[in-house]
Amino acid sequence: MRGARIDRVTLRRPDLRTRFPAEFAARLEGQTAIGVERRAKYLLVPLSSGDTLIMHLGMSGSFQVATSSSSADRIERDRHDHVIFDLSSGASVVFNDPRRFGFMDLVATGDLPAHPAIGRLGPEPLSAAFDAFALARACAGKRTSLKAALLDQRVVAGLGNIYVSEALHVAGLSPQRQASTIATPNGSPRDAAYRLAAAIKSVLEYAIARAERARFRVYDREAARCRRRGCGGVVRRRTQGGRSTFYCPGCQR
DNA sequence: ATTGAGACCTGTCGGC
DNA sequence: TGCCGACAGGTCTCAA
Repeated sequence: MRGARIDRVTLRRPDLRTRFPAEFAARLEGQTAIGVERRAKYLLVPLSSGDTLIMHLGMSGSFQVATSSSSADRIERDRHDHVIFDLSSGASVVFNDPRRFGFMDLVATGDLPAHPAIGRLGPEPLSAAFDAFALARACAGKRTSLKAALLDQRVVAGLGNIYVSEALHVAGLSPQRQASTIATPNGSPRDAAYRLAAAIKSVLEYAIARAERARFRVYDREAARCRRRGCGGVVRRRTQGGRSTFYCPGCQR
């Protein structure tokens, strides 16, 4: 999409998780995509018009790029192909999302910081702004669990259910542990905060480096052997906040 | 203000 | 084979 003009936008239904904004297709058509960026789990496409297209994959969303320019109109459409962008390059970008938990929005680029979803996000986990100090400050005073705190996008932006479990395992911290215990009363980091911040970074870097499906340490490994050297524990699954958490009771405290 | 529960929607899988 | 409940990688809203 980067550098291409959006020639045509086809909406095959009126909504995803939310309705498309008014004049969505018309405001996109004729605009050039200046870039393709990411903030947390949101995809951002700044446009020549001064607007930014915001997209989220939800649970089941995906994009497919079709490059056959001649027969683009005759491509067989899956019933969950909801949005089609036809580009000046001849390519088509197709958004497919069976569960429709994804969404798209369009706002003036200058208004992004005020966007209800984007504006409240915490630091990017791989940025220098995210470290043990930032993590401890965000967790200080929190009565909730570490699992819930890490899923809170205001604490750190972009961790989901899988990598919260993975990071807590690397750090050797129990998902049920109270979030505030990684900080001192005045909000400075304890040892656990240093380990957890480092674990979050390393887990994400590893997952990105292995673009193919990562080999998880605990996620979806209930009843399997803990992969930590010398641990010998067994991975357990429990429900926290309606979501599955995987952890090793042997090495996570 | 924080926190936990429920809602949104469809598909897949295992058990009966 | 068919039916039913449980579960799935996210986020929002609501009530306590």
